[in-house]
Amino acid sequence: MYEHMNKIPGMQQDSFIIDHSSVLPLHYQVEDLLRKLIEQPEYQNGKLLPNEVDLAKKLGISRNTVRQATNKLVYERLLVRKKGVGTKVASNNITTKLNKWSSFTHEMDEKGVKFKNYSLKISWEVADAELSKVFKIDKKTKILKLERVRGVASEPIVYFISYFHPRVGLTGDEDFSKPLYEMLENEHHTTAVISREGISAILADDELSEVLKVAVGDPILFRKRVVFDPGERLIEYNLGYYRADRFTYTIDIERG
Amino acid sequence: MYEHMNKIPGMQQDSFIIDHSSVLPLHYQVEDLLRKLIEQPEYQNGKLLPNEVDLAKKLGISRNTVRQATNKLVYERLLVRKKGVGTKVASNNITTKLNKWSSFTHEMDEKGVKFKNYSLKISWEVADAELSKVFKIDKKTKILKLERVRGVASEPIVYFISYFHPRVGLTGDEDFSKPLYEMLENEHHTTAVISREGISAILADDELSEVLKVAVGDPILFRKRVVFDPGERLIEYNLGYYRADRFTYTIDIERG
DNA sequence: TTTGTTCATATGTTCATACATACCAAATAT
DNA sequence: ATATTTGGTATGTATGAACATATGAACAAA
Repeated sequence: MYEHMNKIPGMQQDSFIIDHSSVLPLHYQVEDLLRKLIEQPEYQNGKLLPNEVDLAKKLGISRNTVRQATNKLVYERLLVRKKGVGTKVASNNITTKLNKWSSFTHEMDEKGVKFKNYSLKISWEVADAELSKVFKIDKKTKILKLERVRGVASEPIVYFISYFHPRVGLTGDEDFSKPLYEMLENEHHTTAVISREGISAILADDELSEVLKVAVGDPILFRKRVVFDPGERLIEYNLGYYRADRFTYTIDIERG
Repeated sequence: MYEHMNKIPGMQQDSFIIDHSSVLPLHYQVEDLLRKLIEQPEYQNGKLLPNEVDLAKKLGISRNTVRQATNKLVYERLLVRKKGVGTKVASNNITTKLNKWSSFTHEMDEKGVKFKNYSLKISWEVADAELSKVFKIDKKTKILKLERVRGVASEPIVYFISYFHPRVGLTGDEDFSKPLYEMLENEHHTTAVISREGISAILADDELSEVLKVAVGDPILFRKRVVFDPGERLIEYNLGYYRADRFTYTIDIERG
């Protein structure tokens, strides 16, 4: 019998890709695979993904599992499905084009691209009223405080203050120049899952003007952030002061 | 044979709830039902939802369909699942408690709670370079411009400028004092789905200080927003100027 | 008292299957 | 030439069944 078996463009081998014996759920493996796949320029340019039935056959799994994976990406707005047509990468060119009005975006912040640490200070601070309330711990407890100034080559852009919950078990001797959340994941079994943020605008005071090299009274984007683990336990409390002339915060929101 | 058939607390009748003949997908009906169900104080207080198998049996549908519905709510962080235990309402108390550091939140903005319109101005503006680029239309095209000042009883808080894509078909005679997106939905078949935002901090200039009743040089939270329909077509281009002393922007973010 | 073990229960994953519905384009009728 | 029908293809919805795995509680052993 002649099986057609189209090659899926941009995909490595015929199979070997999905590991049925892995502990990782199949849908998760597919999701991963798709993420890599759709990075390819052809898909970025609007080419339809291989259809679900073919893909399932190709990977040796059921269509439901393929759907489970694509569903996630659709929910994340990475993919767009169209009934009777197919699935393709969402046109996110809008984002990049519209973001021209700012030179710095949230993504860069998250991935730490191009950013370097200007200064790093680690200290232990005794919890005051605010910290004890945020972390729900006694007022006298010592909390690890991490201060960072980060920016691009020529200038500082953001001033971070991080407080870490004692539960995480940081000693202060860790290498904080490495990506923070990776470090927490690998060395402290702490996974950062959600972060809740509040953003406001303030004016630079003496300290901020000194740290960020701006004039007193310059506008500063102020962000408070609380990071949780999957069990919704607080991991980190983070204050961020961004130079408003160099930084814009970009967000996608869904409307019910 | 004795069937146990537990009553599901807080639920109306035994059935009649799920309408198999409805055009609405079952999973959607279940989702709706769950949304209403978990509003009940008992579930808000941490009571476990009825388990999936029971619920499926109770509603006369398959477990998969129940899961499809709950999945959505889990993704929205309304529900938390725990293997071997059950599903319950996510403890969102964290949000509300932590938000005390600001008096105004994003939610209030979205729902328009307590806000009233101070002034309203409708005009037609000829697209300049920026607008023609954003809307991808000719430079000479006329675009409906809506200016609003909104706030609470005693003071203005935010100054909005909205531009609407000609495709939407607004005439300028609409009642813009009604909730905007409802109006678009009902009267212009235009559903607002996602909005992409950029947030920055600026200083109040003469115009803003006049409109928002603040001093020149006061910090202003500046937001650009583009609103799309489900087909990712641009509906609205919106500029928002928020008094930073009265407004904080609150966001939940997921970390991959 | 503490530490294993077992067991019931609930969610987590996956499959095979079926039918519904939207879209597009080619064939056909007007 | 221009509607209209129709078939092919794709996603959308829904079922039922099975097995995997995490949790917590009851129970038993150290």
